Order: sequence, then C-alpha cells, then structure tokens
Amino acid sequence: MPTDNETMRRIHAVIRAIPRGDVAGYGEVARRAGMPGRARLVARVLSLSEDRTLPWFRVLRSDGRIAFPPAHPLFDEQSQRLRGEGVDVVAGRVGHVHRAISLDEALWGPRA
DNA sequence: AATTTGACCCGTC
DNA sequence: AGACGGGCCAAAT
Repeated sequence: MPTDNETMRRIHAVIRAIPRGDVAGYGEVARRAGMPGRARLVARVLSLSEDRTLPWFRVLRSDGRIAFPPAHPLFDEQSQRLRGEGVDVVAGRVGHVHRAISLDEALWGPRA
C-alpha cells in the first residue's frame, strides 16, 4: 500500500484527534488509523507533512521517548510544546501523563 | 536492480 | 536497563 492521499488523510485525522496534554505512540497512531504494524509509515507521513496545525509533538516513541536525537533542533521544540500543555518531559522522556487509558492498557496494563 | 536510510515496534533473552 | 532479530516500507543512493 503506497502513501496515497487517503492513507495520509487517515493518519492526519488520528493525530489531530490526540487531545491537548495527551500523547500517543507512532504504532498507536497506526493502529487507530486501521494500519497496525505501520509505525514507520506514520513517522514518514509526519516528516513529510506540511500541515503546521498538526500536533506532531504529541507523537512519541512507544517507550515514551522523543523520536529525535537530543542534538536535533526539533528535540527542544517538542519538549517545550509538550511542557506548554502540561506534559512532564524530562531528558526527552515523558513521565506519567494524565490521559484516558488505551485499549492496550486496559487489556495488558500500563507500559512499565 | 541492490542497498541503505529513517521522527518505528515488539517479543524474547 | 540493553541487545538482537524480525517486521515494517517508501525514498534516496
């Protein structure tokens, strides 16, 4: 499945749906968009997106770390934006975030 | 045409 | 906590 407009639209929609002060993993976004296992595609769509209103900073790695290396300029911007909406970010890592539990968490418990 | 490169993820050890 | 292997896949070399 190529990165056609429909695929991109669905991924954008899921990211736009992440509430303020909340975060989601790339793989989580992929699942919610009906494309399980396609985390890399989400990352790619994000990297190519021109939509400046998209809350890209709410998307993190599954382990809660910011995807960029600390040296990358977007690393600091993402940290700032998240802190700006109340998310605790320490050393590029989000701590315990106030958010509704996902289906995964309901079934398997919080990611340690 | 083959290989490498990413804003990745997961089970297993 | 980290490493390793496999899955993922469009773009760029």
